[in-house]
Amino acid sequence: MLKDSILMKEEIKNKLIYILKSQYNIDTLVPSFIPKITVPAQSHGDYSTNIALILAKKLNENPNTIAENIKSYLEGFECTVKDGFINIWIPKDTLIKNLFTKGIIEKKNEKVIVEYSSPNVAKPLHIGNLVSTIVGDSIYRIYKYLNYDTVNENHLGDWGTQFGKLLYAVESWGDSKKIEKNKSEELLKLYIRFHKEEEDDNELKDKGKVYFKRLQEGDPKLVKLWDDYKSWSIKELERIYKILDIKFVNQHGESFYEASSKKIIKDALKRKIAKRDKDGSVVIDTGEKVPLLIQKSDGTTLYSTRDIAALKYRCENMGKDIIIYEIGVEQKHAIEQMVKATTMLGYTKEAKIYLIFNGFVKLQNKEKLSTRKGNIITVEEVIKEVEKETQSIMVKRGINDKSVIENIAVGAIKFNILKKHYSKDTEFNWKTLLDFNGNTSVYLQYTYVRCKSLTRGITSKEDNLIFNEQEEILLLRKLYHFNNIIEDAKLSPNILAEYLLDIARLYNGIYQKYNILKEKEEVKNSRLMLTKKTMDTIKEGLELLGIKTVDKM
RNA sequence: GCUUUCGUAGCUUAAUGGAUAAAGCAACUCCCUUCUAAGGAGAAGAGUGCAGGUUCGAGUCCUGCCGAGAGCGCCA
Repeated sequence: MLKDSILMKEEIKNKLIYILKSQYNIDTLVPSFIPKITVPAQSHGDYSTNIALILAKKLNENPNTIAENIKSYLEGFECTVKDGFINIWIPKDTLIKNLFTKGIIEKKNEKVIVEYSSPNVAKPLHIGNLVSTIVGDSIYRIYKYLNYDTVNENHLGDWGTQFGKLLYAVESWGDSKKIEKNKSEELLKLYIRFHKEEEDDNELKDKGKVYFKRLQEGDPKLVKLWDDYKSWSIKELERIYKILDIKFVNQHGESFYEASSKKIIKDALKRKIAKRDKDGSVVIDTGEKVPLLIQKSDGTTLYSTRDIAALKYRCENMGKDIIIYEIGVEQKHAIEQMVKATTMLGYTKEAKIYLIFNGFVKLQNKEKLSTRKGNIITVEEVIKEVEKETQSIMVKRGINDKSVIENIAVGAIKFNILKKHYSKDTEFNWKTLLDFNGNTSVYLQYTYVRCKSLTRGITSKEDNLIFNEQEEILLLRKLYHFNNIIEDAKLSPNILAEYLLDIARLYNGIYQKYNILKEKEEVKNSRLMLTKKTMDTIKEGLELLGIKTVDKM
């Protein structure tokens, strides 16, 4: 069986550890002496380690001498030494074998939850929700590919004072017929009106809280309205998620944690981790300047309480090992404090918690998006607009296939987000979004289509493959590292996006330079195998980004 | 004010403390009677906000300054 690039990396690492121990008597448990294996830039081999440079100081010896010595013990590997680095080259026949075999990724024992998207219900999904939704989904797909036991979770905002506000607005100003007719528009209007009017009306501010308290206490009329809006809203969300090709295994709303939140407050008070203020509010002192509020003075819970309950539920009831949150950076402080409090309460057990904070989406006039102020662009609007542009281009090319157009449009939206690091702020810009040239998903899909039409109806053989051109070797090397890249892209899908662009650029260079179908039989067959692998790699990589390929465009 | 994140070609971004800082867009010159030109080739374009420091080695780590964004109990 072919060792895939992850296994190979492990093997090199283990071998180096053995050499360090046996030849240099180095304690490889010391972090700085754990050999670091990197995939270097082209022309420096397939794997590289700087361990000789690190040892040079400790041993007071020339790094090249050390490197040469380590190299002599690295049996079975093709190595070169340069500038103190040990560069390891994967033999060409392994690279070639990689064209038609697939390394198996070992099954991991850890259970993983990825929480992302988590929009508020009764409001449309808008571009502010998009980064978390798309990046989170890619992380989820990547963990699954790496063979972790993975589920995703949509922590719906279906509870809290915001609902008190909405229900008050519906009762006082709403026209039930109008609402029935067009829920999304009317509810949004009411929500915006409430926020506008509460700015200079303190009494109104309290109304939201009062209504939430009534909802929390089970006022049947309010509960019914809330229930209606919620189930309608979930249907709406699912319609959009379907277009985006996103499916959630778990979709617990915040309301799901209401009962356990109450218990947590009691538990925290009893164990003196939390204390009650004079006004009736309950706080946990996490050692920061401002303690974490977990109960309001009117006795109701907050998002923080329900977040603690959710984390507890995941750690205890679901027995999870790795819990990933993909959320907006504006919640950074709140979530970190919440995790701290949950840990203080002893609910997190051994779970590793990774917090991924994505940047803001701003409008071009630098204004921050805000549902409350009503300046939002909905995801549906964006999809429609990009589809329109896609279609106008496709018509010129004589194609009018709805699913092709949808895949290209959705892909363009996703890739635009995924190609850069999630922490970057984004200025929402139609021009960039509608530009389908260069570093885009369209470029990747186009490359895929080229490969597809080249290999259509042609059977290529797995033997007598010859690759002598430099470009071919570069591409072979790049293709070999697919699994390695996925491993690196676990919490940072932009690494995968970047990699796929590299693959496509290398391939297109070859495609343009050589006329593959007109080559002699062996060369032609070899290049077709390379084409096939490129095609499969792009397809698989795009899938991990949540983007579909198309067969023609 | 306190806390925090970020300043890389004209623009959008990449770069695990490591090897000549890498792409795309825009502008320039070429390449479709040739496997899909949403493509390719070429030339041009930054020494990474500024000043120090640590290191064999700094865009990356530390300190200060300048600039921008964000967060700072009863919203989520």
